[in-house]
Amino acid sequence: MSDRVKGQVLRQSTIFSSLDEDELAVLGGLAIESWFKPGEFIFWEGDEPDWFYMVAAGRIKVLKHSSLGKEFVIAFFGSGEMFGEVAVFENKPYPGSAQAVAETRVLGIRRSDFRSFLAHRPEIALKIINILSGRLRDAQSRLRDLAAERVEQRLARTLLMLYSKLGSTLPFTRQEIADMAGTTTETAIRFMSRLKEGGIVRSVRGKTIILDVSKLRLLSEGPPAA
Amino acid sequence: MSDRVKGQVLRQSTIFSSLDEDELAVLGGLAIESWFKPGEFIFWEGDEPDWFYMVAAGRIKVLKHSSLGKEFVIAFFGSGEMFGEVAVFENKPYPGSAQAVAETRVLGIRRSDFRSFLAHRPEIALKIINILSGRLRDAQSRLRDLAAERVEQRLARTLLMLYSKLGSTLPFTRQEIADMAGTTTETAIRFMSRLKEGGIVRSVRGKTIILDVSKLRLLSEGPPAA
DNA sequence: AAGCCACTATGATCTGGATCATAGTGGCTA
DNA sequence: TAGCCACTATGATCCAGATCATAGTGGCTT
Repeated sequence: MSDRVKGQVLRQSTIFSSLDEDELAVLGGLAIESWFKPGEFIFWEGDEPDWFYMVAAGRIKVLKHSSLGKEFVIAFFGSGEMFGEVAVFENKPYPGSAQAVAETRVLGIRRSDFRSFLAHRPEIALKIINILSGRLRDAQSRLRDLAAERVEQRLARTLLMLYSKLGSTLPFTRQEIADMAGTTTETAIRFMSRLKEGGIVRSVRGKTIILDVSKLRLLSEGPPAA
Repeated sequence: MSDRVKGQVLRQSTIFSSLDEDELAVLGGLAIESWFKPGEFIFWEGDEPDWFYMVAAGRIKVLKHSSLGKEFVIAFFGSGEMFGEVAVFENKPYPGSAQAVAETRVLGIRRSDFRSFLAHRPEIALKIINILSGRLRDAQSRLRDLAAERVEQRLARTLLMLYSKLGSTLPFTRQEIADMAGTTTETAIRFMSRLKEGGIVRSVRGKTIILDVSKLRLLSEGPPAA
């Protein structure tokens, strides 16, 4: 893959869309491409933060393990989204592991290269501040949800969040949805079954199609109109 | 309070420590000071993000309410720490409410002023990226904890986090600790009583003194060596 | 076309921690 | 100096959701 082509990939991201052709080519020149099969890890929690990553194609998840070994999914990222950035900016070990969930191509930029690139491109720094702010906002909402809302609402909100990001067809298994909502697979299945009965979603193996967003929104807000 | 004095206050913060006297005075000139008594709100969740804030003296907490009205504490902030920044950078309503927990003095800078100041001070932007990264990292750890660890460990970790930030004397009631750990006051009290029995903490009304950090660390990591 | 495995499904039981109740106590206000 | 209120304390009960168990099913591999 040429530097220019890598530049084009980078352009599709939120962060770098404002760069011109030449700058993109420079950045592309710093980027190294790699492929991962489903299940393979890009990095592990605790690794040294040598690389800043962006998904070029496919999908990855960032996860953390609990002391009992249970997996919790921080987030899924698709094309054009960066990950591993927290570690790079802080220069501390990655706080979570990144695992491909599909055939995935990622671009990696060395930490030092990326930081010096950033240093003389203030508008990129501002974009990054924006993205981090958004992620922090999300994380804080989820914190509140995990601490104070019941499973039903957490699941409903998880689906809504995915809906607003990906549209009505969600390529996730119940297990993955459960891991995002912080519950068990069984509970997620039971909940989804009820949604199906209520005509709120339709589903095929590994996929969920949202049919009625407004009903879902109701569920996410309060006790089910008891 | 003069602009220069306000500048001195700002200098004590992590973000602005690198600015020189004159720049600090400029920034000080943009800042407006206000006072809050314990319990008073600086802003409410949902308010327009007109101000960027920094604590000059005292302490505030940022909290969110659940759909049932329960309060969850996102974080406490003391002198030199910024808050409300997520809203300012994203230009979306504040995602949480900010409430003074002590007699508190804050400096506020108008959103537009702060953003234009930032635009031509890239090194400040990088500092902010650092702080946001740190907060995101914390939030993600807490997410994992809330989703997958039991209350005991969450409480132990909450105490450790406060310890690393504030030292061994923690000026919080059990209720406040419970709200941070995402549990109830009763559960926090029971847990703290056991810590007292074990000689791990000492406590007086509204305060907790940590005596044995390493035992606390053990508790935070696994089941209590059953 | 057999067999396997990941995914979906559903019932039965168990339990951590919330909830409810009641009370002691120290500091602050009137 | 009385009395109130926020905080600490502890016992009793309850329940949402985890855990355990068992099974059906569709797609992919060999």
